[in-house]
Amino acid sequence: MRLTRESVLKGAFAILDDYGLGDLTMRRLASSLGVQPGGLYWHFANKQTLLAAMADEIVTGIATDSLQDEPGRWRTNLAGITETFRTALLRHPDGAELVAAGYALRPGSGQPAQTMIKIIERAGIDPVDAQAAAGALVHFVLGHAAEVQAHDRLRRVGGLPDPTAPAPDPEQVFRTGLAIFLDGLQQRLDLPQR
Amino acid sequence: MRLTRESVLKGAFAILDDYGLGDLTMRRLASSLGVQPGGLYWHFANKQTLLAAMADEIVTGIATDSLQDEPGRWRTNLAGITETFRTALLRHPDGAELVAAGYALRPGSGQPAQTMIKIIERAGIDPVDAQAAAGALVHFVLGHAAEVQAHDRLRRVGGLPDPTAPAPDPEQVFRTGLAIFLDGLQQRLDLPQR
DNA sequence: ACCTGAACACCGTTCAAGT
DNA sequence: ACCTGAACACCGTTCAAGT
Repeated sequence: MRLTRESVLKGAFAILDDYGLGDLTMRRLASSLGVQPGGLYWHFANKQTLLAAMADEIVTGIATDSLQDEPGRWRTNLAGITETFRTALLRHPDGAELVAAGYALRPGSGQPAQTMIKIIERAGIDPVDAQAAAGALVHFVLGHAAEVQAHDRLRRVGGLPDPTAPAPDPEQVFRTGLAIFLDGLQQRLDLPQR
Repeated sequence: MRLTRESVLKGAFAILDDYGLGDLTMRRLASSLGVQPGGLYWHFANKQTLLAAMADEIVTGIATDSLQDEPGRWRTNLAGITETFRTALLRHPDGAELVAAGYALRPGSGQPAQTMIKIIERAGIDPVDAQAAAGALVHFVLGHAAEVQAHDRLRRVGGLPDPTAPAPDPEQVFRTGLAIFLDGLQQRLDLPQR
């Protein structure tokens, strides 16, 4: 069968889902597609480009899907994309690590961050602070999701120190962190603008 | 010269500081120490263990140094370790990535997180929320520092899209994110406890 | 245009054998 | 106890040559 950019991406996600990011090598991907390693480089310049395309696919569509832009309801809207962002990251194993690697290159880019900035600006925060706030939120979500998935990976390999240890509910932990941050943001809006 | 655990660590930091985490390989470390690659494995079980030891060294001493535990001044204390944590990460190239890799394994561990939890608890937040809050703060700092250092690395290699682009001051961005988070935490304390 | 074959320059890790 | 020599099983990437 002939290779396409899409079939390569599909094969890459199959390996990611079944074995994780650590097993996603160009050679392994090639052999799973019945092709020589060099063949992949016709469709993707290098591994980094392939991973970036995967990260894009994970994150694409989040913004428009979850943003019901009702003015005056910034908190609901912001909590919405943040939750959707988290869910998208958790959909594939090591999704957070994958997306984070791309975000390191072009920081504030990516649909989620851009949409967050818009919401925060429209709520009444000045652009500079809005960008900083969105960045902080993105870091929180990525870090949180990466931690959850690292835990998943350890359990998968059976390398957990104590599998019966009382682990706190990640969903609960996430909501608490998010609530604290939104409270801080809300306070800036309630205060008289200088 | 005879190898010791300390001399291996020292050599590893030398490569990290001069060339970055990407160039820190066991083989390169060995040759810089005038030794065969296999020789390193007498002192460290594997590369992961070596990196964990480096992460520990970066983070160790933060807590006690910066925590002047003045009760009733939780905000100052918390801002203090957070800033110190950030500075420690930025001291070595890719320090954030290095420490984050270790944190993924044992989430809430590490001196900074533990000290943050203590401060937040003493301020009057219940233990479950305190742990979530500290986790969120750690994720924020790690993500922020990783972003700054990824930018540094790109500039070093000369791979920045536009070196004259107006980059926002990282210190300013950091302080804004931190302030928002601390405001949110403060509000939980001001509110009547349920 | 798209892929093969084959190589180049690397990795981390193991382990018998030496000192 | 501590390290060498040498191997094993991998990597990402390139590129002439084939079809």
